Amino acid sequence: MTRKPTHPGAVFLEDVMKPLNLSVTETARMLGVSRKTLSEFINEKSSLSPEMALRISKATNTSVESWMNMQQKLTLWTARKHEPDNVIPFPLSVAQEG
Amino acid sequence: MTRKPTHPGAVFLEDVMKPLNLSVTETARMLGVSRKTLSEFINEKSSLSPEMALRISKATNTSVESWMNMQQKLTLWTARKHEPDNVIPFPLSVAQEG
DNA sequence: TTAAGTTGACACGTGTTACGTTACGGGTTA
DNA sequence: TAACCCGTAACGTAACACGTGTCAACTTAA
Repeated sequence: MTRKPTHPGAVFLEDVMKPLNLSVTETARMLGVSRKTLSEFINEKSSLSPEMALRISKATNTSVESWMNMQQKLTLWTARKHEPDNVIPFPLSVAQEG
Repeated sequence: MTRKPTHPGAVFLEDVMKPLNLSVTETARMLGVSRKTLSEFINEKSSLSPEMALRISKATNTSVESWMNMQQKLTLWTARKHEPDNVIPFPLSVAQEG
C-alpha cells in the first residue's frame, strides 16, 4: 500500500455529517461526546477509538467493523513509516493461515 | 459475537513459539523487544501494538493484517462490554453497503 | 449594527497503556 | 553449586483519548 488511507473522521464528516446537515455541536451531543472530541476526530487530530466507533455505529446504524477497518488501515500505514529494522527472522518460520 | 476472541499473544505462543521451541528470552531478542514486553504479550497482559504486529510479521513471514485483525476482534469484543447508552440515532441514517 | 450560534484551537488535567530498565524469587538443568 | 529461564513487581517515560474552560474568528438572524 503506497497511498495514505483516508482518515475515518474525514469519511464521517463527508459521508454522514455533511449530507445530513449536522453541525459539530449537534452531532457531538447526539453521539454523547464532547464537542472537542468530535472536532479533533473529524479534523484528523485523533484516531478512531473503539468507543467512538461504537457510538458512530449506533447513531448511523452502520457496522462497527467498517469503521474500525478504516482506522486499522491508517494505523498500519502510519506504523510502517517506522518499521523496526532489528528483527531477526525465526528459523523455519511457520506458514499460517488466518 | 458471544465468545471471547482468542488473544493474539496466546496464538503467537501456541502456534509459533512452542512449535519452534523458542524461549521467551530468545524470542524477545529476535523480535527486538524486551523480555518483559514479550512476556506480558503472550500472557495476555498487554494488547498487540501495531509495532509488535510488524515485528511478528517480519520474524514469521506472515501478514500483519492477520495479527491486527485478531487484536481488533478482541478489542471490539471488550469494548462492547461497556457500550455507550447515551447515543441518539441520527435522523435519516444513511444506508451503506458493506 | 448588534446579538446569538458555530467552530477550531489552546491550556490544563486525568486515566489508560505500551515500553524500557532493574531487580527479585522460584524453577530447571548441567 | 552455577547458569539459565521465567513471571512479576516497582519505577519512570511517552503517547493518546477525553473532559472542562476559554477565546478569537466567522456566519447568520433580528
